[in-house]
Amino acid sequence: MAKEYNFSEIEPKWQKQWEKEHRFEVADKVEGKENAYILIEFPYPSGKGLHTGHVRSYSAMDAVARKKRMQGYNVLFPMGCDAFGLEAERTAIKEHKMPQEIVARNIATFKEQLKMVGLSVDWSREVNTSDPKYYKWTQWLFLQFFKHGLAEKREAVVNFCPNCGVLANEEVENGLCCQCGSETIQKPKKQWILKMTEYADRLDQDLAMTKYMDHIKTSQKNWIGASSGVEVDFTIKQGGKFSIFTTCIETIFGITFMVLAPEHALVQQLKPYITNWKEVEAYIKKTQKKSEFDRLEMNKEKTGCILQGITAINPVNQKEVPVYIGDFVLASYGTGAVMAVPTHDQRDFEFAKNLGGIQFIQVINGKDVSEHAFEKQDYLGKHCTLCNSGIYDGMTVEEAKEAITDALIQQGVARRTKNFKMRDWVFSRQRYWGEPIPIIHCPHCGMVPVPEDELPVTLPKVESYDTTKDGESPLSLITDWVHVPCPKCGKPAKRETDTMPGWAGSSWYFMRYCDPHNDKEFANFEKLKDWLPVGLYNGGNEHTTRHLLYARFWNKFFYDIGLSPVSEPFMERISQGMILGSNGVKMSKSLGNVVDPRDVIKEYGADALRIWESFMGDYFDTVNWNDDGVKACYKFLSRVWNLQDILIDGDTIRPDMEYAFHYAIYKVTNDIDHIKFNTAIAAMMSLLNEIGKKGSITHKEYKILLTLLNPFAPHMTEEVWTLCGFGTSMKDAVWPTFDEKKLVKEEIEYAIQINNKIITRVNYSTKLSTKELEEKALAEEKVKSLTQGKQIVKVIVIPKRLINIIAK
RNA sequence: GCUGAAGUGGCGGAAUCGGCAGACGCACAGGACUUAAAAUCCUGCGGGGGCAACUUCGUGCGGGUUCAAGUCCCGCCUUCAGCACCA
Repeated sequence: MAKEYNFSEIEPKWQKQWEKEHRFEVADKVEGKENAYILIEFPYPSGKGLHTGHVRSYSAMDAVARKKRMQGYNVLFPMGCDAFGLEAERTAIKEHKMPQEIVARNIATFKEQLKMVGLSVDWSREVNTSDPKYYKWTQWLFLQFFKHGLAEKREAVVNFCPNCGVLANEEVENGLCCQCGSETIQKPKKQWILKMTEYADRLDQDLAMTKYMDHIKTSQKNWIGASSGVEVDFTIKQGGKFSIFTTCIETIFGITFMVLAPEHALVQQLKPYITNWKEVEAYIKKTQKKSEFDRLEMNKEKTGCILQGITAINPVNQKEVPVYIGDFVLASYGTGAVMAVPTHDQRDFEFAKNLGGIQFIQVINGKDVSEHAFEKQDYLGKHCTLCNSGIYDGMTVEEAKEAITDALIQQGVARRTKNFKMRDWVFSRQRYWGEPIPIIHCPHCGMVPVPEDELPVTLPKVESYDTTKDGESPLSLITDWVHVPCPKCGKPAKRETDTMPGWAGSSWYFMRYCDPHNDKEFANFEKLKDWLPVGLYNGGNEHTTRHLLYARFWNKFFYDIGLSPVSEPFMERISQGMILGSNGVKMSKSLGNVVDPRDVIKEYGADALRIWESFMGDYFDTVNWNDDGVKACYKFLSRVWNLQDILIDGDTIRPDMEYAFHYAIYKVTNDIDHIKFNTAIAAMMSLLNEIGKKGSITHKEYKILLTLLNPFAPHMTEEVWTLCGFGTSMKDAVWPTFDEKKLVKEEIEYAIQINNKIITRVNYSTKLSTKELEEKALAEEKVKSLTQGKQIVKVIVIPKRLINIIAK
């Protein structure tokens, strides 16, 4: 009898062994091997530590990495920590500690947990975004944006609390500050902006080069939100001009009013001409209290305020129309103004009905517009024609679109443009725990970048780093840090005190992994060429829009200035489903439903946990945690372990086991490639059942099973491997291949149906043709008796599955 | 509201192209072993009806296409995620 399967002894032993022999440390180039870069989003080291949800994706990608290595690839599978951000700062404030301490503590916990799982991570490449050696390069990269004119300071809107200053969206609940309960307002403030919109078109187009999962591509496309249309200039009769963007220029004769964002600069300029200023001012004040989310909510009541005394002139027919302000128009989005056609846009329709006194002019035939607008999704492509549109009457919508655009361009008041929903990236935070933005403000020289040899600009150690009342960064209070000589002219100047958002460090970490210890460059170009693009990038669904877009944007810019060898950094992108608590809600400390992997590992072992998390459901689906299955997976592993007792000599697969083994190899290989870990495990369980029936296993067969299982249960398989004398470790184990010929069965069971009802099941040779199958089926006794006296109308033969006979 | 995803036995889930719904596992029930229990092994296991052979219903709901629908089309319902200062 083999000794008992004792995971608590085996697992730490192999983890130490791997570390000792640097098993998973990878060279940039290995003769005769192809490189493969498998990336999993690094964790944000919150105080909660890792939960079983992290283990799901880490062990899954670990399985992919381990299999690839056995298939002969040189695999980079790195890990690190995304350590800057609000949560660490808030925890630190609460506990009266420095964020540095909190982060160090959390990272220690994370690493302990990760190591217990037995991941094949190359720890020599670990990165930490809050390490000055790392953020030196985040700052350097920011300066590249600055030097190329892609970073600038510009007015943006922030959440502002009179007591606590600038707040994150997360810190505002129902318009109230979550710390002191005061009412917050939306306040304009100068912020650093990265001009991501300049890359919008390419970020959209180049998705075609990637192999992201369809829904991820769609999310990216929708987030970027490209739409082609026309930008048209409107003149205000009382003086001034503004532009609007529209995708429905064909409705321009239907304009009966215009709407400006309440913050639109023009509103203040027109003040002398506005006769109801008090009302207008009150509306602007009210808007300031609303968050962007509330303002854009579609089913809310549409509100607005007319600018009395102001009219805009429609360039197409010189008609004067009233001008309103409305909170659903955002100054920061598009041109900050819209044309309104209540007959052909439902939002305009509701606005007009709600405010009253607005004219409705239908300009496209085809549907009554007294109850509901006749919108583009209903009239486009349906040969609808124009009316009430002067010389364009009778043209189809599609013809009119072009004709009106051309005419307006001719007049010099319009341009064909592409508009994007995507906005520029507000890149500064008035917080302590982030990378200081490496800029010095000099009264003589303006904004001067910190010279490269002075990077990193490190965070000063301070007493207090809480938000400030005036809304400035806590760093602004540290006068001896703020005051520096200007690097250009040497006269007194001041440091920028804003820091970068948490997203900054994670926008390029995948590049740093390629060359993590370089103190001369952010990463060596040749090394980036060795590894990029990332072959497979896995992360949470919550990052499919923003983080993914930010990282693609950074890389694309770096590509343009010769820092990155690829224009798209990630070839394939997948997102795992979440693991919820056993009660079906997100794991959170406050709900007490967080499952610490350490507890499960202590009871059943890391291998059993890894198997269970792979087996518990489709990798992309959300599942509720339950530990019933861990025990079953432990049992499965024990059964594989106990095969040692029925091990027999033989370096071949026995003929009657060939189908079972080749099918398992095919299934597991294919399923791992297609991220179907649950069915891969099921296939191995089935194979084990077959072996159980057989009652013995040869050396060769056992080696195959252990190799297939190794990506999921690396500790146990390696232990058995050495116990059986197959080698001193699985370091040189090679992934098995299957033989297509062995997957073909001699005979296959066919279901025979008459009029869709199964009559009988018969085994037929797989060599038979469709015609022969049809003949055989019709010759079956049961078929003959049941079709007697009936006419056979049709016979449908589905190879390897069924034969359906239609008889009347 | 907008965008993306999901809904299949008591439970987790499986089902390349539309082709025998429920693989694999959990739980449960019965049996073997045992003084007994645990462990292990074997058998059964969607609902209704029937002693049985068998029959009928069944993949969130309502329609449709098809010889054939969990899968395709149209219309709903429910749940989850994201919505730009949480990362």
